[in-house]
Amino acid sequence: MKKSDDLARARAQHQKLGEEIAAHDRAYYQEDAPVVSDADYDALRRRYEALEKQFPELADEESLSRKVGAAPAEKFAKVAHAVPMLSLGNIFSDDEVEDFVARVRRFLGLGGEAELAFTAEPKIDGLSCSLRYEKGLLVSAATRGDGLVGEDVTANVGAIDDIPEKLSGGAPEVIDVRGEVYMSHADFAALNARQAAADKPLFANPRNAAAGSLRQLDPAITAQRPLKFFAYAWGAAEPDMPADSQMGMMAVFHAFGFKVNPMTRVCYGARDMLAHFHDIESRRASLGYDIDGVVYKVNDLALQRRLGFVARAPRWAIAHKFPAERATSVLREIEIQVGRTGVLTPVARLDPVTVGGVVVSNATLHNEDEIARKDIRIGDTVIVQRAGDVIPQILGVVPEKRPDDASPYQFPHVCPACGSAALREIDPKTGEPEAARRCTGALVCPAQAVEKLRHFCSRNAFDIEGLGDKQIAFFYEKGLIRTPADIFTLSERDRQSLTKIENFEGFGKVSARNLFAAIEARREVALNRFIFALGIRHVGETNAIRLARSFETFDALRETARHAAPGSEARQRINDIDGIGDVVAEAVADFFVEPHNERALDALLAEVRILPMEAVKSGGAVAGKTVVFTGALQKMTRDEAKAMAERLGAKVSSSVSKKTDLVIAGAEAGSKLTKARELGVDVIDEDAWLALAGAAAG
DNA sequence: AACCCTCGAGGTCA
DNA sequence: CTCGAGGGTT
Repeated sequence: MKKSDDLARARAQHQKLGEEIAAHDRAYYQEDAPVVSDADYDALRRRYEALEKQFPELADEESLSRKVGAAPAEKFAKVAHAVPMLSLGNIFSDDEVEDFVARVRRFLGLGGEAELAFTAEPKIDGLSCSLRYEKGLLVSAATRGDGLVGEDVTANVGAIDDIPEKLSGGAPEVIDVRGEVYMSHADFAALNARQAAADKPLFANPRNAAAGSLRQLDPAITAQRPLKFFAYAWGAAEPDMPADSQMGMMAVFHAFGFKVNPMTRVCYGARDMLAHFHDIESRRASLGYDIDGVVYKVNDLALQRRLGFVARAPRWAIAHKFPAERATSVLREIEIQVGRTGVLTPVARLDPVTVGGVVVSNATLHNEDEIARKDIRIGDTVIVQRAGDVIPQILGVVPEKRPDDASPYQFPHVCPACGSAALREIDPKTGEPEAARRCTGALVCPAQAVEKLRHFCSRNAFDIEGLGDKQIAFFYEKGLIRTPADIFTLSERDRQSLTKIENFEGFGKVSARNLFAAIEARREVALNRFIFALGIRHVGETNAIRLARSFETFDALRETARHAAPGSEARQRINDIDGIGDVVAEAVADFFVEPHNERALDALLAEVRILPMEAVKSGGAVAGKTVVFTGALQKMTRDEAKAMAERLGAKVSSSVSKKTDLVIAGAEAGSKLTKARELGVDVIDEDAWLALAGAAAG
């Protein structure tokens, strides 16, 4: 009752604010005659957005922010995958195929005699996509995204002939069919011819054309792009899939009405797999579409389940990649870039050369030793390939083409950006110098400062739209933004200044206002993002979450860290966090002790508000839980049980404590079971665990 | 050995 | 966004 009253009131207010904002927008954009100050306008917008945050249903109802000015509507809706879409491990040589087979056999405890079947199929070079069917009808389609959450492209796949709207023949109630969206060579050539005729830019290769076509906001454009699809995998299926082998699944997909790749075969052992690999490789050029290797999968689905996953890749499948295409080019220059942490990274500037379908003109050289190891000199002719068909890489030089006057490259010992000494720290454990040479001018180096700011604004940190690389460099150079806190005072200073940002070249009233709005929208930030944004060495996203979870508030972290001298109790407190060791703890302590950082932090904290940590993305009922296995397990080995739990996002511990969420007790469980009961921790048996894990895994 | 961090290139859509 | 290398930590 009360709640619906609140909502009604909020809705009325929401609408009123929306109209008011729209009126101001009209006055501003169309009539160029604002009737309120920027600050008042921003305040209106903030109230509007706060309402939507409090009552999310308001944001879903039409009218609203999408139309008015800055609120950056997300391009595609997000879809969480019921079962994560994982990637595959890669191998590049024949030997590694044997290693893979041996690894699988060992994990399954198979003796030398037992037969083990794999499937081998071409690895299509397109983009993977998950299609959800309910009662046989296509209900949604999503790109892979980060594997957990993808983009909703349902409207766009409708036009792909290979993707049926309706499954034929006995489909399960619910099923995610997964496969590859790709574009054939012929269609790619025709599309580029049309692009050229229309004076539009050409696509670099079929993969990019397919990706660009699928990710169109306007499905009508996608419909004009001839995309194709091969099915090869599945996510959730309810009830279970009507097959017990990978090859059987391919037949099922075919019966559903999908195309499956005709070169898929069952192979027995490494030799058989390699023969098929080389067969596919020899036919690569005549297939009519791009492939970049062969995927091997354990054929038996029950064995797949037992093998489970390591990190984000299944243990039962692997991609055997073709050797990357190579080319030669001339290295004209070695440029030294200075990163956020002061690392000097050499980058090769090359005469542009086409490799694997794109034009390459830059390649990283990684570090000083790498250059010396390969004896790369300016003026050398070098061999370039794209690692994994993506990253340009210099394999080595062609010595006979070296100019007579080429001398070994002298890696600079001073920072090119600020002139400070650039040193290689000595690893205290090995006594060896680090690979990286670092600029020592942390507080004076403009390159480091710009990179730090960039990191601060980046997507997983403060996520400030409109402050991209170029803008940051620009504002830094103008002296308008030198520290993170400056970002949040920019609007106010601009108002009082005579030289307005809106008058700068490349800016206008609209872009200046959008920028200020984007900054305002980020005055509140989750604790983990805040910690990550600080750019402390060794503290990336994961360690930021660990710190946030452990300390819960920024004050608590800061108080501990600033007293965390080596050997102190405070240092130990940080060190005790799971996943954080001496080096990370030291880096954290060092950061907070540094007076310059203290001042920068105080200034920043005066501008922003830190919210509790964000919810972590999860993948099921046991995600994020700490579980303990005890006793003798009957249906799986300890390794398998552990792998299964971990792939579901659980943390497996060896001893029971207050922090344990769940104990899985096998036969003859002893002291751990007793302890679990004492502490009141939930205890289940092996079958219950399998049911739970099965439900979570789909 | 598995994971994390940092850095890098190139392309595409808003 | 995608991909990967290299080096480091746990």
